[in-house]
Amino acid sequence: MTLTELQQKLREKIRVAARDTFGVELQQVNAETPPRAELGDLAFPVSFELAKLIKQATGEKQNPRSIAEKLKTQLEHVEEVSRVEIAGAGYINVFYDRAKLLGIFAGTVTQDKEQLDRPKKMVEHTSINPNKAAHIGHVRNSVLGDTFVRVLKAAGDRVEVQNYIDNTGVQVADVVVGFLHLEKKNLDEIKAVDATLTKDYPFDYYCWDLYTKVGLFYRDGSPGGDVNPEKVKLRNEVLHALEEGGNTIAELADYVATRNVECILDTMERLGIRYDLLARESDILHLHFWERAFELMKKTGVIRYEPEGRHAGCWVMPFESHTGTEEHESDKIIVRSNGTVTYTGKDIAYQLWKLGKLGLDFHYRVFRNYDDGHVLWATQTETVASGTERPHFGGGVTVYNVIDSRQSYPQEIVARGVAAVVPEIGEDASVHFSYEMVALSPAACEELGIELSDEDRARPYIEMSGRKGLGVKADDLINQLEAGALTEVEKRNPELSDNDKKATAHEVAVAALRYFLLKFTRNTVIAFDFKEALSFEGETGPYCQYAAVRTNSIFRKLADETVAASDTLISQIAGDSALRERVSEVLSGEGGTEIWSLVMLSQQLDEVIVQCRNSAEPANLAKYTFSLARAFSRFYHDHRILTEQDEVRRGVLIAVTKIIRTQLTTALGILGINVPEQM
RNA sequence: GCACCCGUAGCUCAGUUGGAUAGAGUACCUGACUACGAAUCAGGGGGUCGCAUGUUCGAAUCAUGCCGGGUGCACCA
Repeated sequence: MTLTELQQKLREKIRVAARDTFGVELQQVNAETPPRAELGDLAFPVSFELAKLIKQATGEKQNPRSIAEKLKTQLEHVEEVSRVEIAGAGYINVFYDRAKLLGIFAGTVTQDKEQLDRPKKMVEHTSINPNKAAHIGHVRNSVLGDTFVRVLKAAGDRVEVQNYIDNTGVQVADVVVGFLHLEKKNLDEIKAVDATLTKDYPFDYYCWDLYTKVGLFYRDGSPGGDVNPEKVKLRNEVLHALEEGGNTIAELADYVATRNVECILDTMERLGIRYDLLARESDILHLHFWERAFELMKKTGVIRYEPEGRHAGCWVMPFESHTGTEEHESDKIIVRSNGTVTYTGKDIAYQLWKLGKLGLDFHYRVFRNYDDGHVLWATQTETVASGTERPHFGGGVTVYNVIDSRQSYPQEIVARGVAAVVPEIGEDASVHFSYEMVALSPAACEELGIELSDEDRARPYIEMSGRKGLGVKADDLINQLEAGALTEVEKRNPELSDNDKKATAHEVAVAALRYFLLKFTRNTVIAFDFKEALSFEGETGPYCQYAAVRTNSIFRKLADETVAASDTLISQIAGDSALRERVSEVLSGEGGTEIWSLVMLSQQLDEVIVQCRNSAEPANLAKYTFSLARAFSRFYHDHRILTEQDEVRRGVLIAVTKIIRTQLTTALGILGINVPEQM
């Protein structure tokens, strides 16, 4: 039995008791964890609500305390419950049988959830324009998305992870303009340059710098200046060539985009982030997904042609919006008067495909094989030989799009548009997994050597901008973190080989970065701060990791037979009342309650995972993991496990450590953080 | 102008579907290492939860109105 199941059982008892004793039907019974362990393990504030309901039903006035007294007796008979107290104005506080539950928890083996029969969920994240290196803002997207994927899998869901590649958009076109018109290079010359680039300055860094030069080029060299229309024409020519396909410019662009994708995938791989499919914009275009979506939208009457008015010649989607009390209609243009489709239109087509409602499919090829056998696929336009084995892509029941909050308006329109075309799936099938941006504090800008205007200096934070080259590149930050971690590892573990030191420093760096990006809730703007991001102390990934590493080192130093003796002892709790009594003593009193609280906290992991899935808020799990690590650090400091002489007490301490090791390692794994041998 | 988000300790942030005395980290001050690893632990000071009214047994949390900050509202792509 898990803690969640026990709580469920008690809730049900309360519900039945309320019905039988007072004739009141409760919709749901809320339970909460008391603020202090001395108050109990589980609290029901149900009496207040009941007092109200009873009065409504019978007119009889009962005070919450006396109601609580009557319900109390129903819970006392439950075998896992040792006693029940009424506290405050009418809280029903339940105290568990600690010894009995310790035996149960210690014996519970966490098993992998069965994923096969669940409907598939789709998560799209990363989706960086493939024209430059990833910066820290992009990494927030990827880490949030990847962690959410891990949460869903931990909760037993089937998940498909997609990374959308906009290889025909303006941003790629801009870099292509840079290569063609600033550097005057053809494809072979670009390849030649690429071949000379090193790991310290890879292709995506090269493009990063080129992209900012193009931004200046459009403005004739002055950052705040107006764009020169003659030069923008060059971009439009490239864009046109990309849409057409089958020409030298498109070929050049494909090389540039693909190389950037490879670089970005390498960056993400450093952080343990992977995908199942790269969905490419060019294939959506060439396989005519939009045309199909257009037919569907016309057929279902989702869009209408405007013969006159300010949108004359356009196909629009009527879009109702509520502004205060009045309601008015505004139209969203899907097809322009010149016949071209807007981004919203393309997004609706792609979203329909993700939900399996478009009636068209891509062709596929293998993009990358990972060491451990994982295969990354990419879409393609060209047909493949029949009989090629591959997974089935698309057709999810729920689609999560990890996109920053600035896109919330367009995302809402896409969700509505899709729901209008396919009413049976509804708007809830499309979820905008929204998050706020990572911005730079004015101080961080100065550290980067960026000059700020007085106006910018007065702002709370400054938005990162790929176009301006303003941002902290992901690889730079990871490098800095690894260097910092390596110094610490060398200090503490001089006996390790260089490879082991580097590998450990890498794990620490990943922990630091991932936790830093996960500790903030999604709708908090992160004002990036170097000192905080590079820290390994306090509420950080390495802190949590360190606690888990110590659980391991305890077991490394414990003799096998000592651990075996503990296991045997704990397994006998259920059937040996004298032993149960001794274990209860260890778990009682101030010190014992401290230990017990740690055990209770550790058993809430399942609940936190479910809550995290439902709220789509990975920060919940990050905060929980930290509090578990903190509680264990205190336990570790307060109790000597290796030298404990009392057999029962030692058994309990070992069992608790074992439970924490499992739970903490699992929680960290879902956050994408590994636990090294030492650190 | 309209929509969405934010306002909680000096700073950066948590705060379950409304619940018991509002919590962490950091900074500052003090103490604990010939170690089951100090990337740690313990203690201290620090709060009109932006303001006001309302809803109720109970509000940081819900409602309304203000104040302050951010973002988004194109036939751009």
